[in-house]
Amino acid sequence: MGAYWRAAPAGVRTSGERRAGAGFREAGASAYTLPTCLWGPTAPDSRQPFASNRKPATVTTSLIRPGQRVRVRFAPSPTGDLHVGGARSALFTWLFARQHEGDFILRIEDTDQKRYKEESVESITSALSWLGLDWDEGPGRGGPVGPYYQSERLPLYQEHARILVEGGHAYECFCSPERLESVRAAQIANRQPPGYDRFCRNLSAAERAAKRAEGITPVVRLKAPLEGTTTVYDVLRGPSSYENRLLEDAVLLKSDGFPTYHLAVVVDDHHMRISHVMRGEEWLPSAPLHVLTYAAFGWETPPFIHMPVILNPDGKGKLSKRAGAASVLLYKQGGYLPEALVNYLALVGWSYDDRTELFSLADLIEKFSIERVNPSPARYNYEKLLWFNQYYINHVLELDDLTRRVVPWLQDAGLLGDAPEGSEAFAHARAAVALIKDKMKLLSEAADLTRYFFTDPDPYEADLLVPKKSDPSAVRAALQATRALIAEADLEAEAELEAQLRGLAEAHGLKAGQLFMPIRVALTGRTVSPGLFGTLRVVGRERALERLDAALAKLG
RNA sequence: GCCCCCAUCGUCUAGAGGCCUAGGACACCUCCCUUUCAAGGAGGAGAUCAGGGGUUCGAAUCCCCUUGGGGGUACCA
Repeated sequence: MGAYWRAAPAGVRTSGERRAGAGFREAGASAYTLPTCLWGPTAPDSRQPFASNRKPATVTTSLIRPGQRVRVRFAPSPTGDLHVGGARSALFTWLFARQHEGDFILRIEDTDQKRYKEESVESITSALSWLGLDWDEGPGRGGPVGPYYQSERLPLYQEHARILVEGGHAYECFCSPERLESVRAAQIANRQPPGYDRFCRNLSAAERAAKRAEGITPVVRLKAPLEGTTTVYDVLRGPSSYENRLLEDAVLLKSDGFPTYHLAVVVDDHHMRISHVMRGEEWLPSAPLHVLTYAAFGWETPPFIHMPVILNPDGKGKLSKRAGAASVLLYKQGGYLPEALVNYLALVGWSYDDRTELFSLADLIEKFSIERVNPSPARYNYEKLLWFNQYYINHVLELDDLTRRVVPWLQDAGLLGDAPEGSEAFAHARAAVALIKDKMKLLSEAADLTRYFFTDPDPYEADLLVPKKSDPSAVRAALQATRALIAEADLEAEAELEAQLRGLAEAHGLKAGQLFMPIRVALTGRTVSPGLFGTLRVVGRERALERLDAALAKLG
């Protein structure tokens, strides 16, 4: 069922199905007439192409052709850590693959030697793994259509650039970066749209030979048609047309022999048999170039799914590190749970219905629908992410699971040594975690929240022991009686202990709170802690007595 | 500048012409619970559906314009 969960009953609302894809046929009446790529239904009703640019409400069977294997890829460039926006794109792409039992491919787009960063691939793959997004083909896994690093596929691109040149769909350009720069500067000065002036588009064979003789290595540029329009079909937005005369003769192959994104993405998506091109919205404007390139090769253009960008919390610009944590690994380091990040990310730009908000990865595989993705950009909201994290910690994770995740943080803080599951140390940590988990929003807070269960309380001022409207001597007497009680009491019997302490408070002319607070301070060194009796039980008799003695000493 | 995309509470969203007196969540406020802090429970405030024109008996929903926001405009991806 998966994607069809929202499908209308048979025979109902067939026009809804028609929305996706219709209108594609009449597109692109140029020399580069689009290839007939019709996963869209070939309904004759072309008067109603995409009546709306909103997502089709009925999941169309046409998104995936009968018998078609879904193969999608996440293709980051190794220029830094995995970004939150990239992570969401990866998530949506992965979900699409998984729910259709297709292939999720990881491809490294390392065609920019200048920006390449050695550690990036490791950083990105570990972030994906942390999120639970596994890949079927790619780094560390190999696969039938590799290599999965574009830098290892150079001959492929060069060969394809040659094919384009020979077919008259591309040409060699010998312009120097300096000339390009001055052309651009002049255009801007004259308030003209900046862009390549096609200086080399019609060079003769002799002219090209002369340039080569000068030792200039050309780039290869796409020979974009000068007239007509090119229509891009985006699953979330429907078709949009671009006037060819406004398109650029984009560079496809750089002078260093590396392809640009425009060439590499088309060549690889085709050779890797990618069924749906899923990527960030920032690629939408260059999609017509890609459509043209597919056409030039005579290849079928797959459907595009451009996922909306995530904006900074203030709505100004794409989410950036300047506005806070944009790198996924920072969340791991910050004490976030991958489940919470995934859940939050799934909900920015997508929703299941008007109330469900908790989704595991498994739920998402079942319920996600790419066509319900909202094409409008959404702002990032740290508070809501934090809320999810807190909620998963306090209400979703099993105690053992939570403890397992907290243990490393306690160890890093030097509070805990080896604590394998089943050990006494683990059990103690679990008891502490059980008490404080409702206060913990981040795993990174665990050590501070629990430290007095493992080590001596922080130093505190004696007057913290004396609540308002009570006096030191009364507190002192009560604490002494408390000490005697605790020395004998069964700390496991919390209710009974509480009753006894309440009685004790009354006997000393104190309200319960006026006794409980000094005890709390004595045990923890703080005025904020979990419930007193749970705290007492986990601190243990021996330590409790020591700490009460210390408090009594402070009171003189 | 030019091209493209987008537009429902502060934010993320539900909404596919009458089920809308516009629903949910985060954040915010009040109250309850209570040994502190949380967590939890019950309420509240918050959106003339960006504005203006159409279409229609009827529009948040379809069309157009305006405005606003975002993206792109490299031998970067």
